[in-house]
Amino acid sequence: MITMSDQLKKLGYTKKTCKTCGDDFWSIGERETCGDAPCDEYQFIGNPATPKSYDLFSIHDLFIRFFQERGHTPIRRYPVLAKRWRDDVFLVGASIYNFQPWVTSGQVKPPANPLVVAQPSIRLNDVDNVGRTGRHMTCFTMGGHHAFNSEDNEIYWDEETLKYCHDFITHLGIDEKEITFIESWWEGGGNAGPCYEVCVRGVELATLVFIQYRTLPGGKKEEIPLKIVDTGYGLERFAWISQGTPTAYDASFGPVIKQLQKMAGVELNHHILGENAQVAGMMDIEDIADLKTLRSRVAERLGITLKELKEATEPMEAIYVIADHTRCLAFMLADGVIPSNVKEGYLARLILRRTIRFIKKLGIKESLGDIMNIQLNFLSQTYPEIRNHQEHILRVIELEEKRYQKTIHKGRQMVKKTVKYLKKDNKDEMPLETLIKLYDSQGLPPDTVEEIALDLDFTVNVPDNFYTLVAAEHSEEEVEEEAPVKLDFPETSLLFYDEPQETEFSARFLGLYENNVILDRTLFYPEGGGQPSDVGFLDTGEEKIRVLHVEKLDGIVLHKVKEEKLEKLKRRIGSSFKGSIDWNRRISLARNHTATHLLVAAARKVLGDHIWQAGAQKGVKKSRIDLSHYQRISQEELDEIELMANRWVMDNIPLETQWMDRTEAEKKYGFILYQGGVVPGTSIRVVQIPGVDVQACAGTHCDYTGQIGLIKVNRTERIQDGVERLEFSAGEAAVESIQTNDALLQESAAVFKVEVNQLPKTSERFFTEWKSFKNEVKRLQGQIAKLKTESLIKETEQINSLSFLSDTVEADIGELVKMVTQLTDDGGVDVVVLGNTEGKIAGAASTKALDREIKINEIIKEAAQIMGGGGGGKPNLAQGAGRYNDKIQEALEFVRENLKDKLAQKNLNGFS
RNA sequence: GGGCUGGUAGCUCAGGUGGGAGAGCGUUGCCUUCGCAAGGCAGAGGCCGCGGGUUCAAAUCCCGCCCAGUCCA
Repeated sequence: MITMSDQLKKLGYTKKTCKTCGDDFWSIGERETCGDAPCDEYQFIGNPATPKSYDLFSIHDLFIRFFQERGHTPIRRYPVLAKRWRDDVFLVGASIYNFQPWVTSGQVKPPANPLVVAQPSIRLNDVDNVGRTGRHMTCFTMGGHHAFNSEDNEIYWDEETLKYCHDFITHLGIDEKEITFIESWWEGGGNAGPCYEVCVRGVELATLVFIQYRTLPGGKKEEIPLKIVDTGYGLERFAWISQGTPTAYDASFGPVIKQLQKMAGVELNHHILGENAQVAGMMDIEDIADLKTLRSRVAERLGITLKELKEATEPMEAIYVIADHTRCLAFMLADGVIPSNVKEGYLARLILRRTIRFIKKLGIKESLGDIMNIQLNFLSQTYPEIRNHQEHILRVIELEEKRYQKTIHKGRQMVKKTVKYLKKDNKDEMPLETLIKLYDSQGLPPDTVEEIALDLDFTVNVPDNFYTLVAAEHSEEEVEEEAPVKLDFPETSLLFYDEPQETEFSARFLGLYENNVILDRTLFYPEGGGQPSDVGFLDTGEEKIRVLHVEKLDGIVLHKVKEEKLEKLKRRIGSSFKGSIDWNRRISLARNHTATHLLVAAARKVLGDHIWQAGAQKGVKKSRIDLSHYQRISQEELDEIELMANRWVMDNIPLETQWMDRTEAEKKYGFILYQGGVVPGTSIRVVQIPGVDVQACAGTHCDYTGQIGLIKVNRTERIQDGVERLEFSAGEAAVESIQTNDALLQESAAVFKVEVNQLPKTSERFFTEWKSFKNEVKRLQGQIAKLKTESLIKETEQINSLSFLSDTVEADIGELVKMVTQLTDDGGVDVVVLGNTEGKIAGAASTKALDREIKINEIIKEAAQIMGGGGGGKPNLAQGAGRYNDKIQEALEFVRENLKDKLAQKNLNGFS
C-alpha cells in the first residue's frame, strides 16, 4: 500500500487507532473513537452539522460547482440501466460503474479527465431496511469526482483527493476537527485499492478509493496501468446532516413525504423517529432479526412498549418506503427498464409491487400512478429528462397496477382452493411445502397467504427464514467456465468492410487450428452480432475445399472445413489460396441485417423511445428481433411499423459506415448506439442510415436500403413479459413468405369453393352452421333415444324383484348412454344394458338395484371383456366396448346370467 | 435460460383420483304486476387453448406448441 499521510499531516491530522473497533484513523486533536457508527453515535439529529441547511438539489449543485471550479468537467448522469453499455450488471450501483469496463481497463479514453458527476445509483440488497433505519435507500445520489491517471497523463492522486474532500466538507461550514479519515481497503467490480472512509458526527459521508489493482479470478491482485481516483460522496447524507432531520428521507425528498403524509393523515413523530435513526445508525442491520433487535433497543431507550413503538413508527416508515421506492422507480422507468418477470425488469416489478403493498397498508386511496406523479413532478425539477418520459412512466405504472391486482386475485383463489383441499384432508395448518409452492408458482408472499387463510379459519405459520428455505428449493447449477484458447497467429485482416461487393479474394494460408483454416486476410464474415457466417470455397490450386462455417477468436478468423481435408491441407501451409464466398447467402443476410435496423427504428417511432432491441438473430430465410415493450404489439401497430420500414426501403437511403473512437461515438450519438447489444473494442464501427437509425454494428449491410427489396413481418411472439419478438423476412424470402400465405388462403378458399375475399365470411358461416347442426343432432339423438326407449320398455323382464332390460339397438355410444339413463331414471327399469353392432355397450342401474348391491360398472367391465375390450364407469352408469362386435349377444346374455346369479346369491343370504 | 401454476358458457369460476359438461351472474321467452324493482318457470349459449399419443373410453393421463401468470439465475 502506498503511504497516504503527507496531506493529512499537512492539514494537521494525526493517525490514531480506534479503541472500539481497532481501525486506524486520522483526526485533528484528541479523539479515541474513529467517528463512524457504531463507535460513535449520530450527533446531528436535531442539531445540524452545518450553519446553513441544504436540500438534496442544492447540495447536488454545490458539489458539482465546487469541483468544476477546481478543474473538473461536469458530465451528465448515466442511465441507471447499466446494460446500455455493459452486460455484466443490471443497474448502476456507483458512479464508477459508468466507466467500467472500457475506461477503467485503460482501453478507452474517459469522456473528460478529471471529471465530476452526480450519479443516481440503485442498490436493492438492503431493500428491507428502507424506511426503517432512517438511512437505507434503494436509490441514492453518488457524487463522484474521478481522475484517471496513466503513465503519460498524471492528473492527481491521493494527496489532492484528500485535500478536495477536506475542503469540500469545511466549505459547507463543518469544523475540520469533526472530520475523521478511516483507513480501509475497498474491492468491487473487479477492481481494488486502498481507501479512506470519511466520517462526520458518526455518519460516513464519503469514501475515497484509489483503484490500482485488478482482482484476478483466484483472488490475487494484479497492478493495473491506470490508477483511478474513485470517490463517492453520499449527497443524501450531506443533506441530512445539514438539516438534522430525523431521517435522511426527510432531508432528501421532504416535499414528497409531506404530500404523502397529508394523503394518509399521518403525523410525524420527530422524537421517536430521530431516536430510531440514532440507534439504527449504530447497528449493522442485515436481516429481520437485526431489525427486531433495533426495535427493542429503541423501545427500551424511549421507555415505551414494542407495540407502542410499532404503532408510532410503522405508518411513517411506510411513507418513507413509498417515497424512496417511487424515486427509485422513476429513474428505472425513465431510463428504460420495462417491468417484467426477468432480469432488471423483475427488479422494477418487485419494487413496484412492494410500493403498492405499502400504499395499501397505509390505506391511501390514491393509486400508485397518482403518487408517482407527485414524485415525477418533484424529480423533474432537477432531472428534466424525467419530465419527457412522464407519460410513458404513468402508462406503465397503470398497466402494472392492473396486472398486480389480477395476480393477487388469482392468488387469492388459489389459496382458497388449496385450503379447501387441505381441510378435506383434515389438516388445520398449511404445510410449509404448500406455502413455498404458493410463493413459487403464484408469487404470493407468505404473509399475504396468512392473511387470506385467516379469513377462512385456517392456520399458517410462516418461518422466519422463509426466503432462505425458498432459495434452498432452487439448487444452483455450477456453470463451468471454458478455458480460454490462446492462438498463436496474427489477427486476420477483414476485407469485407472495405470491399463489401467483392466475392473473391486471395490470401496466404497460415496454418490450422483443429479443423479450421487460418488465413492472413479474409472476405468471409465470421458469425457475430446475431448474423450467421458466410460460407463458400477455398481453392488451394489443387482442389476447391468447402468452407462450412466461419468464426472469430481473438481477432483471428477460423474457416471451418471437413476433417478429411486436413491431411492434404497440412502440406500446403504457407502457400496462397483463392477464396470465394456464397454471394446469395451474403446478400440475403445483409438484407435481413439492414431490415433489422429499419424495423427497430420504425418500432421506436411507432411505439416510443422505450423500445430497445433485446436481441436479434438474422437468417437467410427469416430473421427475428426482440423488442422491449410493456404490452403486446397490436396488429395495427405492427402494420404501421411494417409500412414505415418499407417506406424507408423505397426511399433508397445510402448507408454510411465508419470506424469511430468509442467515447467520441458515445458523445455524438448516445447509448442508442448499443441498440444491437454491447460491442467490444476501443474503436467501434458505426452504421448509420441517415435520418433513420445509427448503431454500433459489425455486420455486413446493404449499400442502399432499396437493396432490401421488401420487408415482411410474419408474426409476433411474447417471449417474456416485457419483450416482444418480431419474426420477419427480407428480400426474396419476404416475397416467398407472402406467396406461402397466399397459397394457404387459396387452398382454404378452395375448400369452401369461394373467392379468397369471401373466406372470413364463409368460414364464419360454416362454423356457426356446424355448431347449430351439432346441437340439432344432439337434440334429435335425445328424441330418438326417447322414442326407442318407449318401444323397448315392452321387452322388460323380471329377474327376482328387479326389472331388467337388454337389447341391441342401432345407436352410437352417446345415444346408448342417454337411453339407459332415461330407462332407469324415468322408465322405471332397474337394470338396463344396451349394445350396438359396433361392439359398444352401455348399462345403467336404478337406486333400487343399487340397494341390492348391483354395480353396473363391474358387470359391464366383464361383459366388455368377453368382446375383447374393457369398460367401466360408475355403479349407476357405465359403458364399454370391445373389438369382437359379433359377440355382443354373448355379452348381453352374460349380463342377464350374471344378474340372476347375483340376485340369487342375495336371496340365499337373506336379502329380499 | 431453467422450474412451477393455470387456460372449461359472454363474465367469474366448480368439475381433486379417466366413464353421463356444471353453478352463479348476464342473456332470451313466458308467468306474476296498472307499471317498475324483484320473484317464479322455461330456454338459448361450450372444437373443455391448439396438435399428436395412450385407452374400450380423455376436459381429466403423457408429449409438443400457443397464450397468461409466477419464482429463480
